[in-house]
Amino acid sequence: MFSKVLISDDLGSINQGVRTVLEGLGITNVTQVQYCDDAYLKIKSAYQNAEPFHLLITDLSFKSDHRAQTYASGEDLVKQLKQEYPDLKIIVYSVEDRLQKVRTLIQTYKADAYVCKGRNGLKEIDAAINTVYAGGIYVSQQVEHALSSNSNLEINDYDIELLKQLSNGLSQDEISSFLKSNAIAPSSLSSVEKHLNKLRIQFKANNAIHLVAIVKDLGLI
Amino acid sequence: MFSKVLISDDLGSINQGVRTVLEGLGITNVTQVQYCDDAYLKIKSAYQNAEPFHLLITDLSFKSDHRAQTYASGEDLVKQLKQEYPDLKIIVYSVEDRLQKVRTLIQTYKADAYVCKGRNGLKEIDAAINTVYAGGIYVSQQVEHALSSNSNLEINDYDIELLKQLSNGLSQDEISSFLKSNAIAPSSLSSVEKHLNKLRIQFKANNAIHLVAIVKDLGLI
DNA sequence: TTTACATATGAGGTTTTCCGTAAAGGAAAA
DNA sequence: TTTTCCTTTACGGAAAACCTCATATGTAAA
Repeated sequence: MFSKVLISDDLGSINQGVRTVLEGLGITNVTQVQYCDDAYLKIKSAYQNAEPFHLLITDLSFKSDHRAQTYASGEDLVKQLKQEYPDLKIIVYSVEDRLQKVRTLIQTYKADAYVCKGRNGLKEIDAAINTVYAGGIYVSQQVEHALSSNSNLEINDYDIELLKQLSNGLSQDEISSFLKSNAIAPSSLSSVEKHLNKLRIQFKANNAIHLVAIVKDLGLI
Repeated sequence: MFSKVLISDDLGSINQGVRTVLEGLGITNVTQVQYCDDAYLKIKSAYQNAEPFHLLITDLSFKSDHRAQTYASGEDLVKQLKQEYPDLKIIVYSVEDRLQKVRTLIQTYKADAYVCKGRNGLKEIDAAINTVYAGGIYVSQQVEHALSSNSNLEINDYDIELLKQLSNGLSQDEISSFLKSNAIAPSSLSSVEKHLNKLRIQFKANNAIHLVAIVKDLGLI
C-alpha cells in the first residue's frame, strides 16, 4: 500500500475525514496542505530529498484569498505534477460532477482517479486508493459515463470555440470575422450558423440563448 | 448558550468539524443529518415533543440521489422553517459566495447568519454562533457587502424572473405571454424588451446571449 | 384638480437570427 | 476518371430581436 500521502484541500474539515480513511488503510505518513502551491512545493522538495510522495489526494476548487498562487486550481496542479512526476498517483476529490471536467482530468491530464464528494465520498476514496494502488483508474459511478466515448463527445474544440465566442457577446457575423482573422476554418457566416444549429439540436435548445445557458450549466464553457 | 443543535450537511466529514467547534462551546446535544427532509422532520418532531432545537446549521447545496426530497436545497429548507418556527436560529454554512444568495437568505428568508466555507470557516462558525446567540446577524466578511444596499441591488425579482425565463429558452414574445398568464405586471412585449435592454446596459452586455452568460457567471440565476 | 414625472404600452422600421435549399469544393471509393 | 458522400459556402424568406418615438396610465406633489 502507499506509505507517503499528501492531501490538498482548502477546507480543513474535509481533510480530517480523508485522513481517517487513510489511517484505516494503515497509512500514517500523511501530510496535508490548504493551498495548491504548498502541495506543489511539498511534492517537489520531497522528491529532491529522495523521499517522494506516492499519492496525492486533491480538491479542484480552492478559494482564493490574500495569498497569491501560481496554481489557482486543482486542475493546474494536476496538469503540472503529472508532467513533472508521471509516477505520482493522483486522486481528484471534488464536488464537481461535470462530465467535461472528469474527461479532461482523466484523459488529458492523466489523473488516476476522480471521486465525487458526496454522502459516501469517503467510502469511494477508500475504493479509489485501492484501485489506484493496483494500477487502475477509478471514477465515481455517477460520472463514470463521462469516459464512455459514445456520449456527447462529438462536440469538438471548434464547437467549444463557437460557444465561447457566442457567450462572449459576439454576433454570428462577428464570430465569422473572428474565425477568418484567426485562420480557423470553416469561417463563413453560413457555417457558423450551421454548426450552431447542429449544437442547438444536439442540446435540445430552443434558441442561441438557451444553448449558451445549457452548455454553461454543463460546464462546457 | 444554545443547548440543542442540529447540523445538516450531506458531506459527513464537514459535520465533523462543526461538531468539534460546538463541543468547544460546551454544546453536547448535537444531532446531524444528511438530507434536508430529515432536518425538517427532526425539527418538527422535536418541537412537537416540546424539546425544540435552538439552532440549525445547514449547507445550501445537497447532492440529489435516489431518495426523493421535498426540500431539494438548503434555501427551501430555511424558507420553510423560518415561516413555521421563527424562533429557531439558523446559520447557513456554504461554499456559495454569490451576493444575491446571501441577500435572499438573510433579507428575505431571515436566516440569522451566513458563513462561507473556507480555510477558516470553522473559526467563523464559532463567531457566528456567539453572535446569533446574542441576537445578532452574522455574515462572513467576504460577502458582507452583499447587504450594503448601494451595490448592484437595483435588479429586483422581476428582472431575475425575466433572465430566468430567457435562459430557459423562451423568446421575448413567449416571456410576455408567460407574464400575462401568471398575472405579473408589466407584461407587454414592449416592457419585456425595455427591461432586458436596461439589464443589458447595466451589465455591459452586447446582446441577450451575452447578458445571460454574464448573469449566470455572477450566479444571479 | 392640475401638473409633473415615471413607467407601461403600442406601432414603426432596421438588424440579426433562424431555417430551408442549392451550389461549390474536397476526399475516398468504385 | 467518375461517382458518392460529406462539408463548406451562398442566398433568400420568415421570425425574432433590436431600437426609436409616440401615446397612455398611474402616482405623487403643487
